[in-house]
Amino acid sequence: MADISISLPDGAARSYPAGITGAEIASDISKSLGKAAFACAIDGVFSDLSIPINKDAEFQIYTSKDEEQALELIRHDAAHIMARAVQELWPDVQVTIGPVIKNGWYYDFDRDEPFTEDDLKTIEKKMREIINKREPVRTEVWDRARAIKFYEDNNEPYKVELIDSIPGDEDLRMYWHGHWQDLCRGPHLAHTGQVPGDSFKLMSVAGAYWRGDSSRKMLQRIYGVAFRNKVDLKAHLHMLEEAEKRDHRRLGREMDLFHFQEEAPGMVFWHPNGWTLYRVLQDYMRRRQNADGYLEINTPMVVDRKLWEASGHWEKYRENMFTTEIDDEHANEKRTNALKPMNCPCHVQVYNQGLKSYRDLPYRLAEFGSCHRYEPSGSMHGLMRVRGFTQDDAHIFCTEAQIASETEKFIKLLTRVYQDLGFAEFEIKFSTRPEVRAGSDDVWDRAEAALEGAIKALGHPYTVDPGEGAFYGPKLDFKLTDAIGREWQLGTLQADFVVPERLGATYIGEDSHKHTPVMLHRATLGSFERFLGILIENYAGKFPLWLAPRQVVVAAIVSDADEWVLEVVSRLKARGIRAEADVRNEKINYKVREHSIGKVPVILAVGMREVEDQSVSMRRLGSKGSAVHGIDEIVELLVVEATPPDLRGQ
RNA sequence: GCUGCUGUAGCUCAGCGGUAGAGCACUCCAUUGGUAAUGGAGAGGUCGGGAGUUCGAUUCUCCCCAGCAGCACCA
Repeated sequence: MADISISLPDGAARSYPAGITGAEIASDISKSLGKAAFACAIDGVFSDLSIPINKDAEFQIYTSKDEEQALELIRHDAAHIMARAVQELWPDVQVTIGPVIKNGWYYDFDRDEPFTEDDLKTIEKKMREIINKREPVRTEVWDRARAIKFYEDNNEPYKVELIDSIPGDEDLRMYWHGHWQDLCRGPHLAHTGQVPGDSFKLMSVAGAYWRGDSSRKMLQRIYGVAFRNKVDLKAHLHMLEEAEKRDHRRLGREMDLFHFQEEAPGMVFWHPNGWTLYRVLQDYMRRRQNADGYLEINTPMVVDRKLWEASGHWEKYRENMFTTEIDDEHANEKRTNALKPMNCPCHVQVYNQGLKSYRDLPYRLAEFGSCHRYEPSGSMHGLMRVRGFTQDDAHIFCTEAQIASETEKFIKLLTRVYQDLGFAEFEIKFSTRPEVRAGSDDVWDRAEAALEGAIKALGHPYTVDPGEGAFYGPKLDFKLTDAIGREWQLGTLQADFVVPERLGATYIGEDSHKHTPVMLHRATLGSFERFLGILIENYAGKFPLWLAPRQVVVAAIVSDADEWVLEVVSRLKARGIRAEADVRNEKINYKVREHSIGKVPVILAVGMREVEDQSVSMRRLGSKGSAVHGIDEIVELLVVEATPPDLRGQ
């Protein structure tokens, strides 16, 4: 057989007979590399070590030191090993798909009996047995008919369906982990023992629809995490524990911010502390928006269905709306109302009062609008997804030519706001025209260009989501990630060519004729509820002073200091600081601990020494030490620090 | 909405076919203590709601409600 030339990453080239495998090359380079090799890249294509190489190629070997590739392989093989373990334990279970995901993998099974927590332990044990066997992984390309027959004979209908959906020109590849076989794109490890037996864990089991389709059967999905070593696994589990500690639902209880109860699912009961936080944020937003030329309004929460019919919501959004009927006693005014799920139709009503001139545009109407949406029961999640919420909503009525500048202006506002609130980084997603849409391609071209141009002008990175725009116009979404790694959409900007027309919004142009304005729906925080959830998690409850609902606790060390404590509190309050006195009959240790847990940023301890020289001893949340300051000095210092960022002379 | 799990004191949780228990929190008493829990005593529960099985149900069964994880949904 002819020799081929294999070039290695260090520039060296070696000559081998054609048909040599990656494994053989690795062993040839060194015995230890042969053992350590996980997989390889042939001309940059991630491949199995067992695949023969028939022509000159660039060649690279991956071992567990190559983090990205190693994790991909370990998790992928772990998925197969888990599927094998499950089928060895319960031969009737049907296998479906099992991809690698962040931190691990999942595999979906069809089994009548639910998997239990104990089953997960049993499966883990079986997986370790398979790993310890160090059985070789091998692969073959099969033709379609053979693969289909194989799976039909083995009663694996899901696999047959998968094969049917793979494009006809693609090779079908089979992998064996020992005797167990699965259809897979690969590549895989060289043998099962390369998955570290002490570095994976099965985390949970949950339902998942076959092919993500809610009209199809629900399968059982087992999630696992896997790493290159035990230390990384431990670190990951530790990280999950830490994330749980900053879960806003937990902090909400610990800091006494809000609660939920059965009688009003998905509706927040804000407590004094939580509502203080909410108001501080709202006041801040109001100032920012006023400064940016928005006009604040307020519109009805309960509105006749006629308006929703006109806006199109009744047809398209009915099942997500809370409706009310007038009772029999008032039958002569019987009508159906809906709690508003959005503010836009009401805002158009305000716009429509009186004639608007092109000189009035852009016309920016803002409302802290209280909305209700009947969200599916399973989708609710603390403050992040609720049924009753308040948006920092606004609608900008403008000409098509003004879209770009208004978009840019909005992104600047949003960036400023996010920065002030501690989010240096956020994601922008740009959604373009969907298949089914209103308006001409011409208008879409211009609108998309305006939105995309604005992001580009500001130099913020973004991703494009083709076809995900609303039927009435393209949109930008602004996203942040919560403590447990879930992504949430907060801000949004959507161009709308449809609703203004449907609801009869017009302006008189320079040509003295009527025109329909474009409407930009936009929200910065999205909903206060969701944003506060994210904010709580982002700060882990340790808010900067201006946001903290309880800013200062002045605590007496001995009761003879009570009078001075009360005096200090009233001086702070006089300057707008949210201060409280703690003159309970408790030791200072006890008070410090309690207020630290309550995440109060500043504790001022006061004993007889402080009474003598009219001072306080300040302790910051999270610090061990304390420092004594004169009363006037401390008041000035705290007043400055407690000033919201937009009111600071910068 | 779907699959699975959970629901016991304000919170975290134990328990069990014979009508309940711990720690913390709470109240009272003593203690005046210098930066993450002073000691003692006391009070507190229709065991998520309803129905059934049973002599007897917080415990077993069914239905409903809510929460949790994931899926689907998020115009």
